[in-house]
Amino acid sequence: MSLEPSINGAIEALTPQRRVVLEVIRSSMGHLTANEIYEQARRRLSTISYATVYNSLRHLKQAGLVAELNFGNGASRYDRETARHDHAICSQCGTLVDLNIPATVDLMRSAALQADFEAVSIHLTLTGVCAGCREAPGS
Amino acid sequence: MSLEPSINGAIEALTPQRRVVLEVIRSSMGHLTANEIYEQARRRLSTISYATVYNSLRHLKQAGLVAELNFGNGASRYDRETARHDHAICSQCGTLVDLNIPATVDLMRSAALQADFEAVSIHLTLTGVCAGCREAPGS
DNA sequence: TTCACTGCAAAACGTTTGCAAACAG
DNA sequence: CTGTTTGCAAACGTTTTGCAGTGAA
Repeated sequence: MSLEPSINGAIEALTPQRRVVLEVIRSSMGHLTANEIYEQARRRLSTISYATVYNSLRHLKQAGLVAELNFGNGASRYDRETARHDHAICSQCGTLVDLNIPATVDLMRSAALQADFEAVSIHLTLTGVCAGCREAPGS
Repeated sequence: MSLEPSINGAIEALTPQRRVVLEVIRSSMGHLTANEIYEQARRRLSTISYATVYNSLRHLKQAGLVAELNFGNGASRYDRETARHDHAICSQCGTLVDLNIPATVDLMRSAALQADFEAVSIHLTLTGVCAGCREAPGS
């Protein structure tokens, strides 16, 4: 009763290393960097190498099982949520929060028209100060 | 008395190297990478070094004279336009086009509310296929 | 036997830094 | 004299690659 046989098929076909990488990403609540994924993956599969983590991430990304986020300020982060969504970044602590802003998709049309682009996707990034940093300015 | 004494003062106070870097960015119609800026700056000031270009870019950015763009897919690009605006990127040829979408600012409020962020800025990135690549699919 | 995958080390890439020398105030 | 900036080379963090070895079909 699988709605997405290709993806489920892909999951079944995963090597142990790729499965571990995927599980690390899925079991994390945040958005991990490759290095953090490597550290956590090693706890489950101590022989896994850094290169294999990167190869796995590339493979999982191509398979549509994870998404890569990069805001240009350091290492890429990997997201278990592959559906389109936006992000808010705290400029003080770096926290990355998912946003769901349906209006963004509407903007895609007018933006594409203005730039004479065939629109494929759109992404909105909010920067600001998160609730935690507002309450604890010292930290 | 100028309206922006700090910025005008900053321009006057620029060293020859920083002035050249700024001129390269201002005289380019596109969004140059640090490497491209270095190549062009060398034509005007043959002794300038890579490190100085980077130092200058950092300084000019802090002074608000240029803006840095980084979409996570390679080197940063530097923009003479420092006012808030959005961008469209062609996924085929990499062309970067400026967008002006006033509605983006309105989205900032609802986005900030949703994420419980104190909004500082917002940026919208459209990806798609530009007119040139649509007409010349082979290139 | 074939072919994809792993693990290691080394390279590649963009960027920053340590430091001595040159310069400006 | 003091502080800033330069230019060089070397280092840095992130990511990719070359290659020999492993393992499944």
